[in-house]
Amino acid sequence: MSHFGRSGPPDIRDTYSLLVLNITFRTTADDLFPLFDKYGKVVDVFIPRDRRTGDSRGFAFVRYKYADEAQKAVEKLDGRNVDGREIMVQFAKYGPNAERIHKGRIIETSSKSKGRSRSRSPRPRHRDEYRDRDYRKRSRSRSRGRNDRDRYRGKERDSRRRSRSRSASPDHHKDRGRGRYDDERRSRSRSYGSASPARRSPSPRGSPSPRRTPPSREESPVGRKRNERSPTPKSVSPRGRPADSRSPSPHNSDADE
DNA sequence: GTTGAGCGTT
Repeated sequence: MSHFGRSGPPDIRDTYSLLVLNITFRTTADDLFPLFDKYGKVVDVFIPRDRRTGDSRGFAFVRYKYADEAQKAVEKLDGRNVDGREIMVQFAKYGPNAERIHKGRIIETSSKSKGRSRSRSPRPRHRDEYRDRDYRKRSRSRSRGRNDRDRYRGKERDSRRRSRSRSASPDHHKDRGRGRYDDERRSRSRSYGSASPARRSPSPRGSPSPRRTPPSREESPVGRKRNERSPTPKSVSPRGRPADSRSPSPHNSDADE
């Protein structure tokens, strides 16, 4: 995929990895290869892309055979306009296995010492723990949540879907053409559902009176909508068919809800 | 169709 060897990384024994940032989402490794190959021997070019959509994440990794060439490429290609975007070329800080990299070269730490007790994460990988402080950074970038967005979407969709399932007719609607995404979403929802059966009301120490709708704006519109659709079942009978024939039990509406 | 800080695959 996007690299020469179709089976993972070819050889990272003595290769120098360069991180190319700020590239366009349409730029592919094939486009960067000639550009970087001109300044040195490029061993492999890899562009991480989303496994679901398959779109580029906006950065690429270029592995050079020699450090001097890599350094030259960094100085030459750094700031170069590619596909209408100014790319940023710099030495990679971390390797695929979270190995430390010195000047782009991967230092095999796990080979010698398997123990990873040493802090090898100079940068917080999980923003959830740092969201209290990183929330400012998040504000300026909304595209950062490529993975968070999915989780958010799945959770919200899951909750909403379930909510509607109990309230109104969900599956009786029609297919919107979700396709396989629906399956994926459903699978994910199930997983979350298992871990958290029902986490709809996050009230750890709320009042004993479970007020589901503080703003009281949940069933109101629903009831009104239903009323609008059938304001007067008796009076409004398009087919001349009395409602009593169709709904022998007037209190059926309550039972439905 | 969108996006824009960052660190990677069999």
